[in-house]
Amino acid sequence: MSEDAPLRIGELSRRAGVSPELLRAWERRYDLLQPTRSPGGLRLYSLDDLERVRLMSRHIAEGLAAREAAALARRASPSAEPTTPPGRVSTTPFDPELARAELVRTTEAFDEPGAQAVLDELLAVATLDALLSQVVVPYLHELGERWERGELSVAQEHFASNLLRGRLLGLARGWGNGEGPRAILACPPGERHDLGLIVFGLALRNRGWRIDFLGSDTPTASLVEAARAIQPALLVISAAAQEHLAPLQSRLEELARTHRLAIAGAGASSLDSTPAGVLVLTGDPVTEAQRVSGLARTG
Amino acid sequence: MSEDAPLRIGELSRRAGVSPELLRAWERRYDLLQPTRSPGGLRLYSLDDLERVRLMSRHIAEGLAAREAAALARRASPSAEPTTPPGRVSTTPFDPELARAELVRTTEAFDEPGAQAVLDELLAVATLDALLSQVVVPYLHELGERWERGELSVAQEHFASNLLRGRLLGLARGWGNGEGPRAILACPPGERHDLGLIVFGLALRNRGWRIDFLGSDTPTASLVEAARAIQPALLVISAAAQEHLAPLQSRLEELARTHRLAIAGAGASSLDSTPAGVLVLTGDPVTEAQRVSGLARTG
DNA sequence: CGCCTCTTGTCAAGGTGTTGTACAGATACT
DNA sequence: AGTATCTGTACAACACCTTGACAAGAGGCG
Repeated sequence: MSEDAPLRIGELSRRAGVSPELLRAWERRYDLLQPTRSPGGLRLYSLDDLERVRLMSRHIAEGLAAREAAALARRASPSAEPTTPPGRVSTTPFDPELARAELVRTTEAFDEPGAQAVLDELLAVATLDALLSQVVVPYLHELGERWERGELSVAQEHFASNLLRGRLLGLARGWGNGEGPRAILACPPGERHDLGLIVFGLALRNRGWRIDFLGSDTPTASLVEAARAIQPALLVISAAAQEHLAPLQSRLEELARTHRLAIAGAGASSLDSTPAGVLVLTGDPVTEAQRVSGLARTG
Repeated sequence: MSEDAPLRIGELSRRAGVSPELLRAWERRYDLLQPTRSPGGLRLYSLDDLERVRLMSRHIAEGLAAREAAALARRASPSAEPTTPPGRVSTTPFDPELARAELVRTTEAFDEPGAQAVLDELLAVATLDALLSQVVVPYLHELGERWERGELSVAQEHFASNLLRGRLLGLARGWGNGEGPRAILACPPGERHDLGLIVFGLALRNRGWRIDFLGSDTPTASLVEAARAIQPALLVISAAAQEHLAPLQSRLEELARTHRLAIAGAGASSLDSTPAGVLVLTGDPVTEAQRVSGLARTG
């Protein structure tokens, strides 16, 4: 996932939410980026550069000073490190499978500090998309599988969910902010698995959207009301279990007449019939966020 | 494991709840910290330094003289610590009623950035205890009242809950860490109001406890299992509705024979009969955390 | 008790470091 | 032509630095 379409500074600025002046300042002061140049001298950025800028922004939002944030963000992508002292030890490479295994191990043992440490390290080193799609989503799958095989108690599942929910909602801070299209996210009545929906929200946020999160167990009437108040570009309803969505078919078709509507989650893919006019998101949250974002741009 | 994220003095101050002046004084007088310096001469602290400052604060809160506290804190490097902010960090006046009103206004309007900004300001100005007891708890009450009067839609309530839950769980990061007595926190089956329980957990954590949070809708069997695995000093079960607790009476009495057990929340205070040997926490979460913490110390 | 000293948290003044933003004049791209 | 971007410089707001001082409380001592 490296060089596809080189971005000029304006496009990078829009996608990352950082002004062009500031991007140049970060390059000059901290060597955060080393864009190639067009024949005429314009900066050309890669998608990796975009991720690095986002990582830097995140570190700043967490309270680090710009210089320190840049040092961390620079370290993240091994591709172009300006001054790499050869004897350095630290710099853990990003190993998603190891991270996931560590996460499973610590949460099973009710080891909150351990799990948080794993997440800390991941956040320092990985981009948000990578973290979500390569660690969090597989982790949730593994959790679900072990749960079905009876290898996990309710207590362990609760502990892990609450821990992860806390971290993800922490990353979600400010996701209602900005200028992009708005999306309302909710689970249908009775459905309480909202982690996948949060991941989807984060991925969508990362593509410039604004998120209004209603979360689990939202009555359809309330959803309609919120949609009227907010007038979102997209409504997403997510369910892990098919039986939470099935009773809503007619209401969903009705909703789809006035709003762009999507249903998501395992419950959406196992539905017998898809309500007319409703987008069905069956893939993993990050991929689907990518797709939805593209659709909205062209549509 | 020791993630290196160099903090400047302001950030260290915010995270530790100790003013920058005092941090410099402690360095000068007791050599508590030996921060590296940036090229420009700014102090750069590590996360270990943060732990050391917290440890020092804790020793002072326990009555030690600053010099003794420093000597102890200097010696110990790993583990440690609750957060006991001894003073304010800023000079902006703290107006809890205004803050609560702002919070109500912004969350009702689905204004996520606005609400987050209010919380940001509060966190910069108030101690955790003050924030919880003077803003969050009254806010939750107001939410409940408006809800009963039908002035709030489910969507608004969900939106507000999710936003607040995210922030509180963010503050909860690392609450399983350290050396203090452990408490398991859970809601009984069917009960999904966990915000009060999170507040209680934060207040207890602020008094040196370690928290294991299972959250809403936890089957009693799982609770028992977790209690066996963790061997906590206290088990807390919280419910907003009395009918979620009532069916458990006999199981609770049984649990109380092997563990110190407390029930909390509005549902606990409206129970017809209190199970034998069970502590009943009917006051606000912060006050009750104070009480429980004292009990455990003397008992 | 009054007086003194030590401790400890806080504050102020005057200077430096850091960082986001702005502008001007020139050049590149479409 | 018109927009986007380039380089270089400047600047204002804020965070931080050092030095020095001060006030409230604890405790010793005549």
